[in-house]
Amino acid sequence: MDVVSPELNSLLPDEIMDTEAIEEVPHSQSEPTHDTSVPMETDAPVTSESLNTCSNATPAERVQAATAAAAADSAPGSQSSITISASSTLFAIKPALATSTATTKTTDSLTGTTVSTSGTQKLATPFAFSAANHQIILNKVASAQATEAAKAAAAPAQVIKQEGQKLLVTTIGKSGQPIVLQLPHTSGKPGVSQTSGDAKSPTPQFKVVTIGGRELKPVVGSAGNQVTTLQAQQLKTVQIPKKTPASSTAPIKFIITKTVNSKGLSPQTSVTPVIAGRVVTQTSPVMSPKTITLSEPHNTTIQSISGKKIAISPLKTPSKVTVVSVASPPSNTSQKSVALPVNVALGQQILAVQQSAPASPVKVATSQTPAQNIKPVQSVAVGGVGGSQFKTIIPLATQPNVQQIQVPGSRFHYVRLVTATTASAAGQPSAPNTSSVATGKPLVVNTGAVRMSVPVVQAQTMKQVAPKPLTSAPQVVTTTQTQQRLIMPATPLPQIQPNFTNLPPGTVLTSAPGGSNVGYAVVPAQYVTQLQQSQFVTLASSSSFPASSSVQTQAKLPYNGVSAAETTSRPRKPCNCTKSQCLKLYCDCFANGEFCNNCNCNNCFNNLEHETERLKAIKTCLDRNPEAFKPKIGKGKEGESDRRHSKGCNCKRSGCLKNYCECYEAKIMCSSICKCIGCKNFEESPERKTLMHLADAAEVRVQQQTAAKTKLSSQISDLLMRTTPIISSGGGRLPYTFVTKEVLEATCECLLEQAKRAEQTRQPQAEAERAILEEFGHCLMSIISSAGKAKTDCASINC
DNA sequence: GAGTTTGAAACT
DNA sequence: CAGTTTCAAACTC
Repeated sequence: MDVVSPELNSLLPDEIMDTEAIEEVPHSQSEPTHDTSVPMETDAPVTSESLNTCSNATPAERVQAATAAAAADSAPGSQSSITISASSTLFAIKPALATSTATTKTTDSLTGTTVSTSGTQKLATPFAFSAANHQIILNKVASAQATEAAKAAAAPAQVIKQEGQKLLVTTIGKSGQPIVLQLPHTSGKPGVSQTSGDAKSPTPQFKVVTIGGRELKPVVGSAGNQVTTLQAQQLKTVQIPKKTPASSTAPIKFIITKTVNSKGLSPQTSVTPVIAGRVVTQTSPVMSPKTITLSEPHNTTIQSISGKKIAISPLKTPSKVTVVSVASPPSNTSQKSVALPVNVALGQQILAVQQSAPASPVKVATSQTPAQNIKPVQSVAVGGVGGSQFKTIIPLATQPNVQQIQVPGSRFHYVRLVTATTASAAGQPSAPNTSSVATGKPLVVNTGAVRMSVPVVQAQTMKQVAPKPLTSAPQVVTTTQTQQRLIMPATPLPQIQPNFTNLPPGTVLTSAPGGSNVGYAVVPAQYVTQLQQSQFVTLASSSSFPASSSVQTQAKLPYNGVSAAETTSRPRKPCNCTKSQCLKLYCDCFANGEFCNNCNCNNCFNNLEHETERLKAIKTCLDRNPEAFKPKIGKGKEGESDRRHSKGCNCKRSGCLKNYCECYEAKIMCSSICKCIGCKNFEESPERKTLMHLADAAEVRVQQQTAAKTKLSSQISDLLMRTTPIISSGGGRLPYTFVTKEVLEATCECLLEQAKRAEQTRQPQAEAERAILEEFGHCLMSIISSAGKAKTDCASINC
């Protein structure tokens, strides 16, 4: 799903990649039938991906998935053992030139690239790479012949030994360098770039390395000795176009090409294939669940809607994962690609990559076996670095009335609302919510939506994805076009033609009320979330959708018993702008590419009603600073902290130890690019340590207090629940109503009397306390006895 | 809650 | 690019 052009990809800070999910979706109006098939950029439902996938898979696949799940259960550790076997048709590699049609036939000799996860399994067979037939055979177990054939076809048989190997994935950058997926030997093979992460993590790791526009920077993936597949709760499809190794001396490589989208919003894309690439990096210094999702661009064909993303989540593994997805080289290159669907689950998450390169001369498209039946998968790239923020991820891939639009060259994703009549839920009975992201957090599956919470990197662009009602939900079936247009009161872009390449993060294009596909209103993705939430509420309540005014207020509406605020992924603070009209970067909402919502601002123009002004402001900001809407916290240089301020701070008086400092606020230390004076925000700073300790202690206290309050509240509520009705029901509980004021007073008097008595007799304090407690016990017994007697009497008279 | 401080953004 | 002003958040009382 996430697609970013390599150019843009190279410009974006790595941190951005961690949190953004961008999807490239054809914008062509000539494809109305694709409305339902265009996957949303949003995250897939959390429910284990394997479940969703298996629901549509053949029994054999189900069994396999179940087996894998069982294996995963047996090895719940963070060690990610990956076993690649070709015993099933789940992964089918097919010779290229295959279109994105899902009905691609799977060649027997090629099939079987199945990745199954098992914590205890090991690769039994080597990985075979055949350039001749464009096949990649991973650990062929069942079809040994295919492996042999592949070896025979490819002069130097690409055999990857499993144990102790690291999986490296390199990508093609602007320079056209190939993307290479390597499984180097532990000893290190030529061409394999080893990073510091290797030294830190002695165990073999899954790595994805970027080559090209950016410096080669391999990143450590899951810290498992073995590659495990299906270990997790998710299952995804990976389509990896294969390319012959650029160098014979190079180690075993997988060359991954990206899908070339021949259609796009901008005219130039129709001429020049859109090279979409995206880098998703994530570091997980803490043992928190993290998810990285990498989406791929997709064609306009049906197959393009299939899950095209990579979700890597080294849950609870102190590992570093970087997923790099790079566009395919220009069409004039002779690169051969192989589409390889691979289901890989790391930890509790699944890696799903689906790629295709139609423009490549020699291409192998992923064969979507009917049994596989991978449904559209939506992904959200999230990164987490100890952040406590959570993100609600709702699958929108099958959202019947929302299309995602990929604007070439833009790192933002857009959503085009389409009429529900063209894509009703009924028309997609088999459109499950395929999860692309797994999380250690429990899933909350409501009747109509799937929610998932994922820790997200702090201060990064976070996309808010509206909960997508399950297609099976009855209330979703009926959505009228009229409602849609009411939802989106945006006016067609007037004087300003939005620069799609410079829209703020999360900006979404929504269809104008004109009904046709002409004209879009630029709406933050979060706004779409609000809209969808509103829609959901409306549908659930079986009431007609309110007027456009609801757009501003519907976020407050609860649905499914959960307030919209709770469902909002990003706990953004409301702004208080008074003079900027929320159209300058002073405004955090505007700076984050979001509409003001529930803010305290005055004369706010950061809303749909002032879309024109907003666009002007966006353009102005971008003219001033093309990176104005990019996250400020990016990835540091090699060897430095993974996160650092892109510009550095300029603090003079705060010592960089107050939230005035953007570095400190982002919980990162100042770096060499900071121009601060008297900085105390560095590693060894005692002041910083003290503050951190205090902050930690305060946080613990807050958590404890919150827990205590929650417990108390729960107890009170439980007590209230046990009251009067119990009497009539003849339950075993005693009515608290017997603890009246008089009873309390009497009890207190008894206790006081006991205290006085102890004092008069000059008893030791301990003895006095004991006596008082005993008296209290007597009082309680009396109360209970009286209450029980009263209840019996009440029951006897049937009161 | 009002006033002050602070530093980024905006402006010159 | 540097200096100044504006602005809103952070902070203090």
